[in-house]
Amino acid sequence: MTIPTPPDHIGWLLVRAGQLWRDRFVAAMQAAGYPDFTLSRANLLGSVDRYHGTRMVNIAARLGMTKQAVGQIVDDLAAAGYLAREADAEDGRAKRIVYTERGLAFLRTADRVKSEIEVELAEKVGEKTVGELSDLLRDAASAMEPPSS
Amino acid sequence: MTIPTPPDHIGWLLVRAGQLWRDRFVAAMQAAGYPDFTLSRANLLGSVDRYHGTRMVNIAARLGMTKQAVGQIVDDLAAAGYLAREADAEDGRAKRIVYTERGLAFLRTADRVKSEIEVELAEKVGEKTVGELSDLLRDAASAMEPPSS
DNA sequence: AAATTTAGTAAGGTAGCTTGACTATATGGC
DNA sequence: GCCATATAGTCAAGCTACCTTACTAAATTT
Repeated sequence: MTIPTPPDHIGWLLVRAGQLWRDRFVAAMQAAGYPDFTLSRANLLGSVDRYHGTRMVNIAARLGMTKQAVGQIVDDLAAAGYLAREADAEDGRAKRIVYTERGLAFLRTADRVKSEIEVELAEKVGEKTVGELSDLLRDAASAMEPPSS
Repeated sequence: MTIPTPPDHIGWLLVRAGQLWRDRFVAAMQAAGYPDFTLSRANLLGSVDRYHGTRMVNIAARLGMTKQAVGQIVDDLAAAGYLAREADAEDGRAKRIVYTERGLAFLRTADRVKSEIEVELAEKVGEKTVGELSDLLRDAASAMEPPSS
C-alpha cells in the first residue's frame, strides 16, 4: 500500500490548492441544480459581460483559447439556454454573446456558491488567514504572470 | 476592446496561481529538453516510487484516476523509455511500474527546474513571502481536503 | 473447490481543446 | 472608389486525457 508521500514545494501546493477549490466549486454547483456544470463552461460564462455581452474574439483572448474552441463551448451553452448570439450593430462580422435570463440565474447561483465556500473556508482557518492568503496569492500571481505582450 | 476585469475572490486566485505555476513548469521542462512533456505525464511520474516502483492500482488511487487511464499514460511513457513494467514477485496479477535510467534523469531535471522557478519567485516576492504563502496554502488545502474515506 | 475480490487489459466513447482552410465584413493606402 | 490586407466568425478534422463497459487471470475468502 506504500503510497509515496506527496511533495511539498510551493508549486505543488499552489496546484493542489487550486485543484481542491475547483473541485469543491464544481461539486457545489452540480449539487445546486446545474448537473451539467463544468469548469470550462463556467470560465467562459465568467468572461461574458453581464450587461453588454462580449464578442467571441475577446472571450478567446481573455481565456487564452482559440476562437474556435470558444465557438464550440458557446454552441453548447446556447443550446442549453444560457447564452444567445446577437448581431453586433457596430460591426457586421461580429456577434455579441449575451446572457439569457437562465444564464443570469446561473451567474447568481455561482456567486452565491462561491461565497458559501469562502465563508466555510474562513470559518475553518480564520478570516484573517483568508485575507493574508489572498494578498500573498495576488503578489505571487503577478510575479509569475507572463509578460503581457 | 473592453475585456472585463478578472474576478478577485480567493477561489479564483487559487486557481489562477496554480495555473500560472503549472504553465511555467511545463514551459521550462519543454525548454529543458523534454519537448513532449505534459502535466499528466509529470503527475504520473511523480506518483511512482523512485526506488521500488509502484503498482498501477496504487498510482490510480493516488491520482484519483481510473487504472485504465493510468495504463494508457504508462504505455506512452514506457514507449518513450521513461518507465518499464516488471512482474511483481509477491502477486502474480500485479506489475510494478519502475523507472528506467532515462526516467530517473527526467526526475532530476524536474527537481532542478522546480527549484529554479521557486528561487526566481523568491527573488521577486521575497523568501519570507514564499514561506508564509506555503504555510497558508497548507492550512487552506487541509481545510478543503475532502474527508479521506 | 467454488465464489468473490482484485490487478490489469481491451475497446470504444466523450470533453475540451487544437490546427488548417474557408467566408464575410471592415479598414487603410493609394 | 478600389484594392490589399486584416479581422470576426465558421466548418471540418484531429488530438489528448480522460471515462465507461466488458473482459481475463490470479489471489483470497468461505
